[in-house]
Amino acid sequence: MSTGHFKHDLFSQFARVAKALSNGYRLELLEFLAQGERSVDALAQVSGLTVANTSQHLQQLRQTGLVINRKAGHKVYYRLSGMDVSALLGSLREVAERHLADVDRLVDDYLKVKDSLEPIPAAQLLERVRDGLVTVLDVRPPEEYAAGHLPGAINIPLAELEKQLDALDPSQEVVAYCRGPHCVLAFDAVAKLRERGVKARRLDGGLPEWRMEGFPVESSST
Amino acid sequence: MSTGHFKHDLFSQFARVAKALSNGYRLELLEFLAQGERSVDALAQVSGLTVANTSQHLQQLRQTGLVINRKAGHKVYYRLSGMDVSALLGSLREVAERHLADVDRLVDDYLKVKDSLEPIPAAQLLERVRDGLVTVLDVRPPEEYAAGHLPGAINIPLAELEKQLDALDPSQEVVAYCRGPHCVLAFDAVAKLRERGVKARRLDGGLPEWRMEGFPVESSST
DNA sequence: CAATTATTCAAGAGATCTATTGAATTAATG
DNA sequence: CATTAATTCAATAGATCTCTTGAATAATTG
Repeated sequence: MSTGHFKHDLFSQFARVAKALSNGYRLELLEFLAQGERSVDALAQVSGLTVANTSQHLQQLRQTGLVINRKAGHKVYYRLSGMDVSALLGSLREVAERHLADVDRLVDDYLKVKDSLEPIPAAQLLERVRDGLVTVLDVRPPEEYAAGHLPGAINIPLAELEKQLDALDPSQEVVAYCRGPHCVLAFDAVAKLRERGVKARRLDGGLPEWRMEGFPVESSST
Repeated sequence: MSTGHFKHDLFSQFARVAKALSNGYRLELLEFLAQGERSVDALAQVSGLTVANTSQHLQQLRQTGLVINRKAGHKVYYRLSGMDVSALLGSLREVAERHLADVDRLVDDYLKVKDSLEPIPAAQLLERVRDGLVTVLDVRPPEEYAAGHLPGAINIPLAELEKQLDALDPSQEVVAYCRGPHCVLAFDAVAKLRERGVKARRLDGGLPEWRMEGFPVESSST
C-alpha cells in the first residue's frame, strides 16, 4: 500500500519538467515569455532560432505545462502558465549561480560593474514613485514595453537613450530596469546616464520579478 | 559590449543544472540526500540502481555542483551542496504538481487521504514541543533517524509501530513526520494511530523542509 | 477563390544520454 | 603484503534529443 512504483513514477514526472528546462534555448524562450505574451515568430526572432524549431521547443514546453497558448487571427501567442514557473526559473538561476564556477566567470566578465551599481529593491522603488521622487525608465524595446511595464515608467530603448536624454528630469533620480537580473540593458543604461551626470540606479530584478512580488503592471493597448 | 553570446552562454549553463535534474533516478537520489549525508551503496540500495550506475549519476550531480562528497575510510559520502538545492527541488515539485495532470492523478491515487490529515506547520510544532504538548514521532528507518532528526523526536519505523504503541503517551497528541511532502510513511503512521484512537497529525513537510526553515536538527552519534 | 502569412507536422542524420559489463583504483584488514 | 570492500573508470549498444528541410494546415487578404 505504501511505496510501490509510486515514488518512482512521481519522480519521473518531476523529471519531465526538468527535462523541458534542460536546453538553453528553451530557457531563453521562457525568460522572454516571463515578460509577457509573445507570438511564435517574435520568439523566433529574439532567440535566433528558425520558426519551425521555435515552434517545436514551445510545444515541448507546452506538453510539460510550463506555457500555454492562445490563437488570435493567424498568430499563436504563448505565455507562462503561472507565477510558479517564474519562481522555478529563479530558483534554477540561483543554484546555477551559486554552484557553477562557469556561471560566476561569465557573469563576472560581462557584468563586472554589477556591484558598483547598487540596485534598488522593488518595494522601495514603489514608495519613491508614489512620492514622485524618481523617474522610472524602461529600456526594453517598445513592443515589450507595450506588453506590460511598471506603472508610470517611460520607455526609451537603450539605443535612443542619448537622443532622448532631455526627456528626463535632470533633478530626479532615474531608476532603470529591463528584463531581469541578467539583462544587460539596464546596466548599460545606468552607466550611460551616470556618464552624463544623471543620478541613476538599477531596479533589483526586472519586470517578471516585479510582477512576482505582486506589484501592479501597466500595459498600453496597441 | 552588451549581449554577444553572453546570454546564450549563461542560459546554457542554467540548462546544465536542469539537465542534471532531468532524470527520475537522479531526483530520487537528491531527495534521499536531502535527508542528510549518504554513502554510494546506501543510495544504490534505496534507489534500486546498481552501484556503478548510482556512482555515475552522482558524478553528474557533482559536476553541476548540486552535491558534494567526502571520503571517509573507503566509503564516499555525498550530500546536497546547499539549502538552495532543496529549494530548487521544492520549486520543481510545485510546478510539476500544479501543471502536470499526470502528477495530480498519481498523487490523488496514492495519497487520497491527504486532505483529511491536516498537517501541522513546522513553526507551530516547535512551539508545542517547547510546551511539552506533543510527542514527535519519526517513522523513518533507524539509519536515517541517526543521521539527523527533529529535536526530541522518538524513532519508531512504520513496521514496528503496532508493537511499540505503548512507547507513546496516549494522552498526548502525536505528530509524525518522515522524508518530505510525498513520503507516505507519515501518512500511514497517522492513519494507523488514529485507528488505535491516538490523536495524531502529520508534520507539514519532512526533515529537509524543517531544516530549510532554519529549525534545529539533532543527530545521534553511532 | 487564389495567394499570402503564421504556425505546425513529419522524417532523417548526427549528437547525446542511459544502463550494462568488466576492469581499475583506493583504503582497510588479517 | 595479499585479500577484501567500496567506489570509479571505460567501452558499448540502444534509446532519445536536436536541428534541418520541406510539406501541410489554417486564417487572412486581395
